[in-house]
Amino acid sequence: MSRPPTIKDVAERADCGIATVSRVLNGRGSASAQTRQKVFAAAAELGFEFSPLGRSLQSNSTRTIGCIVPSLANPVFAEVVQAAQTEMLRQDYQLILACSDYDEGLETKAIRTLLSKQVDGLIVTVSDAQSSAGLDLIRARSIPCCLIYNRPGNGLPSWTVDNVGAAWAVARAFAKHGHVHTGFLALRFKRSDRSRERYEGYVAACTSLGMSRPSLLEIEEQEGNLLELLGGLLAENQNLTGIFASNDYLALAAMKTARGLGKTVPGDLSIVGFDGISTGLMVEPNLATVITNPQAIGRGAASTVLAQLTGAAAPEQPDPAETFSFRSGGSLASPGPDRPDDGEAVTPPSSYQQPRSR
Amino acid sequence: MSRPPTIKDVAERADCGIATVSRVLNGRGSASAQTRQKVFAAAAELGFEFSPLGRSLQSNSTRTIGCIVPSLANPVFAEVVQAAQTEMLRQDYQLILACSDYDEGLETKAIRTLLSKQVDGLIVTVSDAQSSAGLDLIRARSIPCCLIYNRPGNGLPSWTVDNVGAAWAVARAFAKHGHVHTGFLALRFKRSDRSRERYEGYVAACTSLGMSRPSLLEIEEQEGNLLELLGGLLAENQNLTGIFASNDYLALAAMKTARGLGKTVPGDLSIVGFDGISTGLMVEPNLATVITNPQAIGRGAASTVLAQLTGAAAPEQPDPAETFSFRSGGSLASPGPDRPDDGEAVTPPSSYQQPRSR
DNA sequence: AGCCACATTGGAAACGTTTCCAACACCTAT
DNA sequence: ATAGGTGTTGGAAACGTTTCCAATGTGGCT
Repeated sequence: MSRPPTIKDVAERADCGIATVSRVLNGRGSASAQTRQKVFAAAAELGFEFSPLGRSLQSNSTRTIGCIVPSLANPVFAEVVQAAQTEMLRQDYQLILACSDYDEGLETKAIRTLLSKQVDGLIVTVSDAQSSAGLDLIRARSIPCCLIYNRPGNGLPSWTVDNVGAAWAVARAFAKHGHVHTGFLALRFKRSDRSRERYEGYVAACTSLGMSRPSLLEIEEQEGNLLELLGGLLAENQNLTGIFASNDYLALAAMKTARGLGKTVPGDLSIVGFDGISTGLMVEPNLATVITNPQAIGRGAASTVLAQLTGAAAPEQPDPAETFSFRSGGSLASPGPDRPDDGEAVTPPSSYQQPRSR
Repeated sequence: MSRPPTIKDVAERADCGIATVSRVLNGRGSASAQTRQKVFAAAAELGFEFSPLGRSLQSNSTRTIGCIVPSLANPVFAEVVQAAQTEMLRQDYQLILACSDYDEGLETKAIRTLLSKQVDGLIVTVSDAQSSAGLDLIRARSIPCCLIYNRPGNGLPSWTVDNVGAAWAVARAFAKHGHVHTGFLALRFKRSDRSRERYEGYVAACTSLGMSRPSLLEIEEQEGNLLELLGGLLAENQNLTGIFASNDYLALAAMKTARGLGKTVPGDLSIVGFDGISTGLMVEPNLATVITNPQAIGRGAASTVLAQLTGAAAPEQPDPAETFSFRSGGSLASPGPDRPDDGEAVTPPSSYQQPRSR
């Protein structure tokens, strides 16, 4: 049970200096065929592997990327993280994960910790990209960093969804079906600039399309039962014929709640979600929603960071209009007597289609 | 933009040796009040922080735990990982994540990589805990490791659900409602010993409760459309009145598919899931399922590994019977004309209740 | 005065790498 | 034969820590 062999052991066994071993095994510098032979043999016999620690100390790089997301409970982030991890693995980098739980303090603390851990780069979602103590720290160290789901800004690139464009698409869909009074439903509105972007885009779109200004249905914090809170909100807003929820989970909850209040969906209330999680297709009626591609975002963000590290060309970001596609579904129809849409899916742009695997 | 200050810089500024700085800042060994004062001042002025790299090299510990799960697309694993990460953060450890994508080869490779990265411990789900090349590697290095969702074995502890017990509970529920011919629905059966345990427990329970031996409805690989594959399976098994799905997502898909075939749920077909994901409560009828507590499992596994590292007492695992609770729901009722259950939830044991936050 | 115990301190080794550089051997063109 | 090149090689420094150990200083005791 001896500790793993070091380069010194190999050198000894191959009867040469450690510098030579390093050169041979790393394939740089010169070495005679015979020496190479001996070194390889010795390394193989001992089962030698370089210690990343010694290496990191020397090279000042850890082959490690930090990743901070609000929560993995949101399947969108779970998919992003998995895709990023997969991409990084391909390039032999490791991913260190931290969750900020939508808390700006934790967020900053996590960034600080990861920075001190000497990560080579970061992939982060912050609650507000325009003013974030954590991002300031990152910029101060000028470490490769890519945002996800945040508005790009302050010199940091971001892979995200065109929230404003998507909100317009939703507004147009509501308008097409003749809705006038609709609402925007959000959870933790204050802590997510994504949500705010969607809301602002939606307000602009609605007013500009001749609908009334959408109400904001906001759930501050999820203390207690989400369904109850929703019930209260919906009851207070009986005049609305449509609701745009800032994510699919909320949308599903809203459908459930509406039914509980004796309303039919979409007859009494139309509902549109955001994200395109696959469960939206399991309910009756199908959930109309904005389909996004977390996998492409995760992969893209990872490549962007790695490119900065390796000097490769940064991957090109898709056209904003390709970052989402609207999926119609039975949950959206004209207000009034039930006349459900058939829920046929709009085909998303092929290059950006999401392979759903579970 | 000079590089971060090192202990040497602090020593110089405080006009003392680096050994002294190390002692003072780490609070071990003695130092005069005056020296302490100077060192603290110097460190503060420079904004000094220890480099974990140098430290690790010296101490042979990285304060890093590897975590390998099949996929984050499964919300159960996403929650487990998040809970583990949170617990580790509390003790100032980092989590390195890898996904095996249900592939035993990738699984082993990931373990190998993490081991060479010098993680201090591992939290792993493998596809077969009884014969796993990766686990052998771990044991050979005798590194702290805790399994999740695997049967404990070969000396490795595991936090998991009592799959067999849960399967019995499901069988009893079906039996109580008078079902005789039921099936077990699984995806990637071969690659998950969890699924197999549930199936075996279910078979044993059914036969022992006087029901017929359940059919195995298996989806090998999800090439193509899950709903279509399911449609085929359900069509081939028209005689069944109930289906126990090995996870909630499958259960929801089965509900959807059944409706597509013109069957009512639960009238023509009762369905029970596994996991207790919150979306199960958003559909109509509510999904009957086995509720589990991924958060407790993640937290527990993390504590178990950390305890081995710090020498603390390992946290006690809950009684197997407390690792799950059966939740009745509208998707399960007596076969025949629709007479839906009201779907009232069974209260899980209080100490093991899951706070759902999203 | 002499001695010992004890607190404080810093030099140096060790952890496992990479890389600079000097040393050396060998070969070839003058 | 000699100078100059080329290809191999290993010693040593550097990366940032911790910790052993020896050296120094201080005080109290007989």
